[in-house]
Amino acid sequence: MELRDLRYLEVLAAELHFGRAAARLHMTQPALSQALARLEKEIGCPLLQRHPRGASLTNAGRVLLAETQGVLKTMDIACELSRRVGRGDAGSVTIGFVDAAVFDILPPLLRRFRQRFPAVSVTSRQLKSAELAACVETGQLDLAFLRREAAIPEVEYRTIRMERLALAVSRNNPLARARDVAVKDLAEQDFIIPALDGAPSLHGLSLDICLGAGFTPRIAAHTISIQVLIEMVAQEIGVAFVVESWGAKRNPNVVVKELRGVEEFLELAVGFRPEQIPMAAKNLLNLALQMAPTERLSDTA
Amino acid sequence: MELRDLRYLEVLAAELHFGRAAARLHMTQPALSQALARLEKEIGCPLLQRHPRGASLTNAGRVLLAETQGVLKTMDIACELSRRVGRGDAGSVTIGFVDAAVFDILPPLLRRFRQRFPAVSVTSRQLKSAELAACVETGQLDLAFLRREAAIPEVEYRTIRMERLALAVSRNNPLARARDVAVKDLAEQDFIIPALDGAPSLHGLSLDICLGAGFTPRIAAHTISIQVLIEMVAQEIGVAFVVESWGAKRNPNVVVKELRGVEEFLELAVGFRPEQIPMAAKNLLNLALQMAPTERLSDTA
DNA sequence: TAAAAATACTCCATAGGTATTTTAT
DNA sequence: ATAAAATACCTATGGAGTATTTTTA
Repeated sequence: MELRDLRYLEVLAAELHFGRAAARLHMTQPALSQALARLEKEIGCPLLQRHPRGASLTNAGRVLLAETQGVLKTMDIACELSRRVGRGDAGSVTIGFVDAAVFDILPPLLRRFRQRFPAVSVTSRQLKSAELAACVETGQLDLAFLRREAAIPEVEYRTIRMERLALAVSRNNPLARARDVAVKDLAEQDFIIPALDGAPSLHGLSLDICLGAGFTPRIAAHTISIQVLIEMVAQEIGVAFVVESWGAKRNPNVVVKELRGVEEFLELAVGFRPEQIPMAAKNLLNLALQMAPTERLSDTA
Repeated sequence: MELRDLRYLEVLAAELHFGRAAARLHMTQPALSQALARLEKEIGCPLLQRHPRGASLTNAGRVLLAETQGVLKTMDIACELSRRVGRGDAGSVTIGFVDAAVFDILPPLLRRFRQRFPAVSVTSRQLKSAELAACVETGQLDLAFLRREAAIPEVEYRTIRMERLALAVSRNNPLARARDVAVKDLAEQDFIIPALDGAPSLHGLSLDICLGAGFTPRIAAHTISIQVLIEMVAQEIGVAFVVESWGAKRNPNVVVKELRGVEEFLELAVGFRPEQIPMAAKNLLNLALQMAPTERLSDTA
């Protein structure tokens, strides 16, 4: 039995008249008579009683209709929902991000995405870049906002922004009162540096800046998370290089100072599998690129 | 979208391989590829990701399957149930009967019917013959066990049994001690006679028997229901003609005596609309006729 | 006689088959 | 080179159309 037969039967049950039902179904009366005869042959008993004027449901017809109540609507809704998921207008996206993205790109991006695609739910996780890349590769994440580190052939990257580095110091540190800071003035400072296995990009860049200024930084501590790093700065354990955008989300005891003459940048990128990316994720990706702003991802990717 | 497409998609989702899925569907791989392509065109987006080895569901495909979960099973069950209703193996029958049938034909009939057709529910009402015939005519009742009185052209009757009349007397009445009773000995008795508008058959027959024996019965009371009539006999208000089968269901204060030489019978019939009768009702009818026993109703009626 | 459904027949759209090509590993 | 799916092309089933008949009130 096919849904077509059920549609015919529903209209017939409503009209109780082959001619009118056929008209409502945009077909001819003989075609409908034949279709119902086919269905009755398949079921093995009459579904309608034919009277000289009109028809009435048999018990078998009544039961068939009652038991399939809602099937046609379910199918319509399912098709429409599937269609919307295909367009990226419904469904869900799973994304991941590095800690530095939490207070920068992510909040406005998710706010705008929610406005444009209110029926799409976004699940997000915070991880390290290496883990993010692995999750994108395995399909656990649709998108990841991360540092471009180890290259994975399956995963494609787009630059979201190039983040200038700044210096985080305690408000009690004399440097906090300076207008800006030159790297060479930091030779005598203690540094808090991200762990190599936690944030290799910032780790390497921090060292590079110091070495480029002609000194080897005295490392007071390594940390895994930027939240811990900031807290250590607040506790006056040392100073630390952070991305400029951290200035906005200030810890009351931490001051972020501009670094004069520093040309190193930390890249924030978005990673995804171009062959696998669902439409909803693609929509989020395009929104991110549009806000970046860089190039948009084509619809055929 | 038709159920066929959904069947294809379900098997494809299970196999994640066009060739194997096609084999399970008893069709060729190209036919299945085309069928899915048709469906994807209708939905407007891919439902499966094709990989060099096998395939995987897209979000749209996953959603479509999830939302239509159970539809195929619902349809199968509905068809099968409708089929069974058509055969009379499921569904319901609504019957009616006169009071005299309650303690006679009905209990064994319903017991046997329940044994043979356990999935059919029987709804029954007790009414007067005239009301029963009207309900059968309007379709409110599928069958009625009644006295054949006013003929309704739409309603067909079959005789269930010819019931011999007997005499119900109080156990204190001298007649209660006789072996049997001749009608002519009843001239001096008070009679309880069913009301003309309640049970016209028994009313008329009761009078006929007395008149045939040469006397006009002294009528102590008219009653509507046989239960009330029996109670009146128990209270020694008078004697009454009842159907013989009442002897079995005895009131401790009432004795049912055989009537010598009485050739009048009260017919119990079953009425139905031959053009409208559902299969389940036909099965009940045939069981009743078989137990009667009289002729069986043909399957084509 | 008229209204409604069934029947007879014709046609064509399309689902599915066979053979082959394309694609990616 | 191989496995898998897509593509090209063909065929035939059967769903729907037109014309007509049957039925019954």
